[in-house]
Amino acid sequence: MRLSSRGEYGVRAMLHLALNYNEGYISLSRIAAAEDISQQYLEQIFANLRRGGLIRSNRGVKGGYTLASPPQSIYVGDIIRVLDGPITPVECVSEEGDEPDCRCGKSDNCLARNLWMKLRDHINQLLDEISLQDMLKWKN
Amino acid sequence: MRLSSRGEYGVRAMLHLALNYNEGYISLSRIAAAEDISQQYLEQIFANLRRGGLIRSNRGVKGGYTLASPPQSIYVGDIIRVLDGPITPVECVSEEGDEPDCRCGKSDNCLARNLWMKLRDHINQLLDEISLQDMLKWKN
DNA sequence: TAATAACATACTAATTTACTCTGGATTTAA
DNA sequence: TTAAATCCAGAGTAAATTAGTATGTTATTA
Repeated sequence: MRLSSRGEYGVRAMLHLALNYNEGYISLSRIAAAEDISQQYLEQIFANLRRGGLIRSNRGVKGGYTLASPPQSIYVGDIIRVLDGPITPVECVSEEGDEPDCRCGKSDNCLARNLWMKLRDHINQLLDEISLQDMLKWKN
Repeated sequence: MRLSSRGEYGVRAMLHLALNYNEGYISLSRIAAAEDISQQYLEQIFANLRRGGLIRSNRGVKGGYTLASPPQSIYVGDIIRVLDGPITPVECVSEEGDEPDCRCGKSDNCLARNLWMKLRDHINQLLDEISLQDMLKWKN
């Protein structure tokens, strides 16, 4: 049940953008240095975040990245799903739709499947109710 | 945020033991066949479950495995922790104790860390309140 | 003593992860 | 107009993890 480093780094970087939301565009090199993350790796992560519509970019000198919407309307769940795909404990309950491809065969009446769905929903619910703004408020 | 196949298989196998709790010792070959899991792989999983005190075994003909305690007192969290170790989204908040070894450096006042702890606790709370007995009741 | 079944451990192939490497495109400012 | 800064794109890769196999031993029962 571990998060990928992409997800972890992505949340940290987005938090950095939220923290500096009023400063406009922030260069990736600054973020990478501040968060101690490989710059090239972070570039890949930001490419995904941008394609996912969570951040905006400007090229060239004075360019950089900024949040696509204010911190109060970006949720952790959005970030992780963009970077890692659906948040689910097992492939079998990955989609909200009901056409499972379980390795257990018995797609109907699979007791374990009920558990995985509960767990999936439980995790997503939490991550979808915590915004970047909420996290900023945790600051001491 | 995926569960390992060990965790998935382990829960399914334990559920199988719960379903047949009154029959006494069940052979691993029976479980492997019923659940369509590699028998040798399942042996490794059962070794861990046994060392973790969740199941009991008998050797020889008529031998097999049975739950170490009744289905109502074995929780999914126990099973997964025995098989996969601490349930945590990032290594940094793996222990309940407060000596973090974060890759982010700033172990104090790390906003992301607060999130990971919340997520860790949220997941563990759910998995620690669902027993095998609870899952049996989901049967239709 | 033969069959059955748990127990133990080493090995391995495939996949995934977490990056690095290389080069190009765009913008700003001197 | 040129140099520097910056984003952008995609291929490659080493290490770790995962999901198993393979082989053999020990214990129990009929």
